[in-house]
Amino acid sequence: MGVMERVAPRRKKAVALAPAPAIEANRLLRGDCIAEMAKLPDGCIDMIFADPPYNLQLGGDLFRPEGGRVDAVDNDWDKFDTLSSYDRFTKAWLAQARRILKPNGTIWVIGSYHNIFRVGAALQDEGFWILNDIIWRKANPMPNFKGTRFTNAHETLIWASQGEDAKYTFNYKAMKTLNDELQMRSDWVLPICGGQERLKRNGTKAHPTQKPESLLYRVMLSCTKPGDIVLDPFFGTGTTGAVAKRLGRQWIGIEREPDYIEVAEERIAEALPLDESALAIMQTARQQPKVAFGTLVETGYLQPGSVLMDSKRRWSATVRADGSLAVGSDTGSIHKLGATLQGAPSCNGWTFWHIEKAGKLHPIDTLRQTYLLANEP
Amino acid sequence: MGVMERVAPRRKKAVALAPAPAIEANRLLRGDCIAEMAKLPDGCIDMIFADPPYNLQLGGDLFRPEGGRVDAVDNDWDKFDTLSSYDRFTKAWLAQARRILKPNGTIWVIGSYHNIFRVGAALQDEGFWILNDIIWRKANPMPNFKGTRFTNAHETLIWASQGEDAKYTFNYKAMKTLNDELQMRSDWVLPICGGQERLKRNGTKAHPTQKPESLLYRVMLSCTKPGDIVLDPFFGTGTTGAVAKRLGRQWIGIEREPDYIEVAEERIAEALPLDESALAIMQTARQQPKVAFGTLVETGYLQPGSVLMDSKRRWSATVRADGSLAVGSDTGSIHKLGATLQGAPSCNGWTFWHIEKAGKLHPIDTLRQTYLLANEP
DNA sequence: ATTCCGTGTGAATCTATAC
DNA sequence: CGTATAGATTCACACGGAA
Repeated sequence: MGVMERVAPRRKKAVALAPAPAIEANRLLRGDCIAEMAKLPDGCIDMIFADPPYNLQLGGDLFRPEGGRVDAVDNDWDKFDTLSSYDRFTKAWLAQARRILKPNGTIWVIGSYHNIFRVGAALQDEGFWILNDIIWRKANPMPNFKGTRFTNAHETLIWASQGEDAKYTFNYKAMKTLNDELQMRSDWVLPICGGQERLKRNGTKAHPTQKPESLLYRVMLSCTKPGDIVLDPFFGTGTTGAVAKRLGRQWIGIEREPDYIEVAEERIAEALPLDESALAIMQTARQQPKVAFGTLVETGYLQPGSVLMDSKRRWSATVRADGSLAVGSDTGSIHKLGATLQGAPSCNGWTFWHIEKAGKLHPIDTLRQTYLLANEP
Repeated sequence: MGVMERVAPRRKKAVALAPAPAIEANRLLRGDCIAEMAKLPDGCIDMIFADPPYNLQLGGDLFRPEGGRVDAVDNDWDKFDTLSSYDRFTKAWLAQARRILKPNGTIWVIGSYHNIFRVGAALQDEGFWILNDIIWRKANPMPNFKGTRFTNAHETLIWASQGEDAKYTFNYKAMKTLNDELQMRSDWVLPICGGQERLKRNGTKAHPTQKPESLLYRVMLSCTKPGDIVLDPFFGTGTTGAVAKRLGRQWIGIEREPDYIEVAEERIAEALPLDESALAIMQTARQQPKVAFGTLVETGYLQPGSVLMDSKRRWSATVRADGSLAVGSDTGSIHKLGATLQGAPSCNGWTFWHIEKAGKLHPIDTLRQTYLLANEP
């Protein structure tokens, strides 16, 4: 359907970076989120986490099978006249968010089917570039008491950069480590916020939609660095601030309900930062000091003249003193030569080439790991 | 934020039903989906399943680490000039879909983050009432080869009625039975379409985005009755038709690509109404829940900074914020670090590492068991 | 017959840096 | 701006042939 002209493949462009203005962080701004964001300078925030009103449009009371009444969200701040008025509100706060976010910063927004499609479309309309949609699969959702629909067992988060060419932070290795050495997927199973973690005031929940700290923990660990400034324009009871403090990030919260503010300030004051050794995370390979193949030769982990082979022993290459390889008259880097021999456009030489030990072939990547363990802080 | 006037709780109104016009079903309409839908009378369809183009906006070629090229969707039918042109297309086919759908009929649309937010907003704008968003969690998604984002491991389906007061069909008990007597949730784990089920032409896949029959099976079983008419305006290779025939539903498909039409017609001709052996294939094995070590850290079952030891107290490791461990300058996952320290090729960190409680060492696997007991549905 | 291993592949917005 | 080069990167499952 709807055939259009072919779109030419896009190329990455570097984003020109002006120095980010210094702002005061680790504080709670009291007031309307749009007005308060408007007071902040351009490009001063590294990451925004936003949990806006969902515009739930619930009907009357809902009762459980055993008779209890469901304590639903019925706050004024979640009420909008029409879809259009919700859209105008969304567009207004997203425009401010985009302005104060650094060029290479990213934004997260969480929502449910009531609002997330409108938020996602608005993000794209504003020029944000969606990086992932993330499904928070609730381990323990509320059942559908009436048996009228599927149990609504998840919420959706959208993660977006300022544009297609932005150089956003993604702590790939940290996420992989967190997930037992498998790539972190777009679906996250986490329990809802309850028990000790759920904040109470006078015996009832302090906020109707408090998010679990585990969710913010994963979000923040994935796309920020220690010291980064995280802004939450719908601060509520301050989950974002508490996790930021714990993880050694700076935070700014915006909230206008005095009840929530009071709870948030107490909570963050009590939050304990992790110490440095606990905070250290697996650095991404890109941030790691790169180990050149030649370094392994220089430092004696591999002798010039050693013979490397691919896993099927189709090709044998000789290691030369400068860290290049030779196969017959072909020479080049471990990557380049592997690609050339296979006729492939690219090749990861670290896993392509092997060295023989006791009759068995081991990828040379294991040498690099050994080197890193011995030589990295 | 954005307080608006209170909205009065809405009450359910019965929808007045005119007799549905009789139409000819179990046939494939050749042509553009909007033009073909326009030829159908008002209110003649019980359920619509739509798998529209996703408007992927892919860049250049993508290569796998070992050198192979990813066979991506590059068909003309997925190309649109701008977001606006995609929106116009979406609005046009949704308007027709709404007209031909019975007042108590429902519509399903599937998509990814590239298009689903625009589709969802358009559905709401047209007056459809969203009943659920459903997450298809792929058991076996394609990895993110470059390590630049979270693995895109799901697609989203939206299920909607004609309006808030429509009396739609939901086979609650059938869904509960299908899910081992637990309410069916909004997240479905199903494998992608491959193996014998994946249709081929001349040795290559007949359609780049063939959906698994298990997905259509669950959709159709949940919200249609035997004999209902199901329409698929983006028929492709006819998964919807094949499953409808199997489940004793009537179907109408719209497709304009002759190659897809040919494959679909063959396939549906061969499809057999459901028998027990076919049912067995449809049943998806429930997956063993996996818990990553990092989840225990995120959820507070284990604090960053805690000390773990092997059973003989030869090594002590510190837990870090991302779920990795540190012993002196060595760091890694519970498995990797256990292996490195012992000089072994592999190690089960769950049984290797222990935590001390009241002077006694307990394997961290017991923490995992505790977590599972508390958080599994 | 059963297990093991190698290979292929799936709706994917998939690099960074120097010159 | 564009081009060239160095360097980094994958999970689950199906299938077929070998052991």
